[in-house]
Amino acid sequence: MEYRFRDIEKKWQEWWNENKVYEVSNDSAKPKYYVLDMFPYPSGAGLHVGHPLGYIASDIYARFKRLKGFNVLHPMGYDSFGLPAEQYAIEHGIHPAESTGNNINNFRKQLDNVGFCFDWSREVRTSEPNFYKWTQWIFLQLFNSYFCHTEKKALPISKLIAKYETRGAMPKNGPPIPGKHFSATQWKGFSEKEKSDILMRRRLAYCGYGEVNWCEALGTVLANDEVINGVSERGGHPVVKKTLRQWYLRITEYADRLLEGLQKVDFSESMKEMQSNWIGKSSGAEIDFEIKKSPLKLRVYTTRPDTIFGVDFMVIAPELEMVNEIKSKEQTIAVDEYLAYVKSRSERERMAEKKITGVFTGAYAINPFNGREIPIWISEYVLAGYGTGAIMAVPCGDQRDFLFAKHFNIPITNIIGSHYNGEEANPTKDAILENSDFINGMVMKDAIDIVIKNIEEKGIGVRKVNYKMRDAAFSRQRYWGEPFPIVWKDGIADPLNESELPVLLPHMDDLKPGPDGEGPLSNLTEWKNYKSGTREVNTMPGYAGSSWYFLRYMDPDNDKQFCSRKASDYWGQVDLYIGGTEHAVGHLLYSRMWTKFLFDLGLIGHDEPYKRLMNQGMIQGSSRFVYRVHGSNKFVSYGLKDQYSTDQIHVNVNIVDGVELDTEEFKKWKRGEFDDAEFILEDGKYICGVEVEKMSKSKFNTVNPDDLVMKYGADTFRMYEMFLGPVEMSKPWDTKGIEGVHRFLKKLWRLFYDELKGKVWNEEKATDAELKVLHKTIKKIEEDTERFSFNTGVSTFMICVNDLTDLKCYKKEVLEQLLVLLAPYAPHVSEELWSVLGNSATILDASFPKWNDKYLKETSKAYPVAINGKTRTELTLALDITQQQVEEIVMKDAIVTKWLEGKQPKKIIYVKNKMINVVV
RNA sequence: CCGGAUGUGGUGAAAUUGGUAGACACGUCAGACUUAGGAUCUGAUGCCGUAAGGUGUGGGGGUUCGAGUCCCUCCAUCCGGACCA
Repeated sequence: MEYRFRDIEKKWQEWWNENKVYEVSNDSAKPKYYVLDMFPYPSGAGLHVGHPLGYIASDIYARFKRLKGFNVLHPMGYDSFGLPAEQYAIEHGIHPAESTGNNINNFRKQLDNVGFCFDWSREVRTSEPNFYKWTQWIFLQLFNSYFCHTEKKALPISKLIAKYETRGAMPKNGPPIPGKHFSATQWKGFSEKEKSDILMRRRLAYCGYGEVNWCEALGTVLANDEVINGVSERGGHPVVKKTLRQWYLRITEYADRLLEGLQKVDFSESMKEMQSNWIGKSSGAEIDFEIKKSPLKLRVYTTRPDTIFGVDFMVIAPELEMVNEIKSKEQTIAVDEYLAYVKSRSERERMAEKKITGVFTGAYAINPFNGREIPIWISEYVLAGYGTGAIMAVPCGDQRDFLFAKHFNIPITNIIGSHYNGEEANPTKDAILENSDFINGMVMKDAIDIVIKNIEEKGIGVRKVNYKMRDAAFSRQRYWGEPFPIVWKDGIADPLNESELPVLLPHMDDLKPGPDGEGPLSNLTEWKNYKSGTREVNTMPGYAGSSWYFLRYMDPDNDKQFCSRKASDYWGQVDLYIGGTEHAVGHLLYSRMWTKFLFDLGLIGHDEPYKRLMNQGMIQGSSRFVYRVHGSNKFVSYGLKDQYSTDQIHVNVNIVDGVELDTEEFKKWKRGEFDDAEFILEDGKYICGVEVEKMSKSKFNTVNPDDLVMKYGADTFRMYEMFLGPVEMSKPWDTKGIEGVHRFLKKLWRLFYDELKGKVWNEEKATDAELKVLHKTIKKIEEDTERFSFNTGVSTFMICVNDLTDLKCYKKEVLEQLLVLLAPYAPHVSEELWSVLGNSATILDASFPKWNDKYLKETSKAYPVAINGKTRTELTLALDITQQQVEEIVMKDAIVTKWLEGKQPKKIIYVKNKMINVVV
């Protein structure tokens, strides 16, 4: 009987399905464990071999934990709202709901092929009304909440209103600023619109005007993390700044807690680094400078107040309005010309070519400590959106300031003595200050605090923390997303009641944009007019649903709540989250914020969503090329291509064996085009060129898992993906080698059945040698699986099966336990053989065997001795030997005595690998 | 430029606290059984050398009886952020 993997896999997948073996209960005496994959966006391209890598890893771990006695939640779903489906609809005329549905069916079929243990009864789709009802509901909670700075948490907006009604909003000290501060009486006198505008300034989901990343080609705004080098992440279209009315999430209020939270989660260093860079916390001071002959003050932000005496000029961002008020008569023309120039430059140009540009305004700021007059310049290298949009330039300490000073011949003051060489700036904090008045002789880092205290006392500045992170743009001018549960009346955003949810996404056939950059929904007049107002016509961005989906899996059918407190208390944090690094600053930050917010409202009991995060590496494609001679249908082999003038053409990797092209298949490929191709061979072969690239259909380097599953079976495919190397590592795909894993499974099969003899497994008692092999394997597999070293895990199985084959061990006692170990890695074949051995219940509920030390101990063995690490001999020592016994045996040994030539050894080191080192 | 990660055979890679480097697999070579084999099995396989032996984890230096592993320094590759004051 041979290993008929196709029949076996089909049989067990059906059986598991019928018997609902993967359904998990929220009620169990077992401890819980939550294993989560980043749910996929169901694209039309289907899965390639890179996608299931993380899923297989999590599947193995989930099954392993189940065998270990945990109640394991391992769900899957689809992030089914988003831009590409809509783009596809516009280009091909297929409604997003339809194409998304098709894609999901296709994904599901492909996933099922691999034999995952997902509990599909808990599947979520972000585009389903019973899901997005709760996305809208959470949005309303965000809208109806504000961030309290004293309690450092979100509170209901009603508390803020109550505060305004009793105490107003007055400054802690100093006079109230009109437009910002008001008394309770004033509050009561405000119109509804005024009140609404004031509250909007504190809501966690708010509507405001702001510079947004506008992508003309996509017809929508993008969040900062969706823009890469001035072009859109999806599609690579140019992105420009544009002022629009937008919804935002006030994620900046959570900046500190998002940063602190990183300390208590198990993420990789680089992941934490990426997130904290994105948040970009810096601390320093804001300092006011008087402006000569002007009532205005110039406020700058600096992280280095200690360099205050090294300030040689000021630079303000061209966008700041004060530019026009401070420019001198003489400089007016120059300034206006410069402003026009800046306006003409796109964001992209500014990013791409970093020219040193700027102009003197003619105005001077006064150094508050020594009265020095400092020229004020404007330059595009200072960003209006960060800090105060103005800086104090210290050319001896900051390279950009230095280059600017050199370019415009501004004299440079040196405050750091020999640390500054005149060639480049030195940003050290360890120099001793010179030319610095009252802080002369101090170490720079100590001076920072002293200067801040000083300016605070003088009332000319404050200590200040800044973040690079901006509030997240939360609206899109698109169709295929969650509608907002908001109705506008007289300029006031009115939230809908819970009973009015979900706001269903109305069906539309024509998805052309509405007027004035609004989304397609704007064209639906009937839908838009609602309750004597108009609905918000933007939709939520792709990350809305994914910010909380992991909670919905816990309680997917609840129609009263997004997730009951009982369910979220039971499952708690995601114990293990697996996904790619590409979500480092988007999804991962947003979902962390939503979790903290829901925690603040007491709706869940934990404030970090993920306990441990694993990043799977990207599987790249290994592309193959053929070289066509110009103007002909001749193809020249790689080694000879330099003798001709050729075009490099991607060729389907599936018709190339290693680097050798199957020329007959090539002729058939792309019917018509290469039918009469001729080949110039080397050594009778056509050799292809090789390059590692991103896996993509257009490069013909994708490998479809379905083909491999068809050819070798799901178990082989699963194990091979793991065998490739560590899960976290990126690597190019190479199908060569899958045979080795397949051979292993066939070898395993032969421990049960022989092709000629039939059944070979028996119920004889296992010998110590056989048990030793088994227990070594149990121990190793447990360790490998626990520390996510699935590649060595696969190797461990191979070694075990090789050993058992050598021992001719066909004993049930041994094989049965081996199958349980193997079940997470190769579930189908394990299940089959498990039943062959006469077990009725599924192997899924077996329990992971325990290894016994007794079988791992060596009885006696020869151990090497090294003298001064040079020469070696072997001694036979018993196990559990004491240091003294070792020394005695070593000293009695003839060879050792001969080496020592009568000298006494300084020390005898007996180490754990049983090696003995004698030092003379 | 800054930050993070990674450098080990022809290839993918092991080596958990410093302890016989290269497990396991691919590939290659030789052999067995075969009408045949791109099936199966057995053996060999880091490099130099017929051999004894030497040498070897990106380069250089250090700590140690002992370093792939720890420290310093340089180089290369990959990823991320880059005018953030």
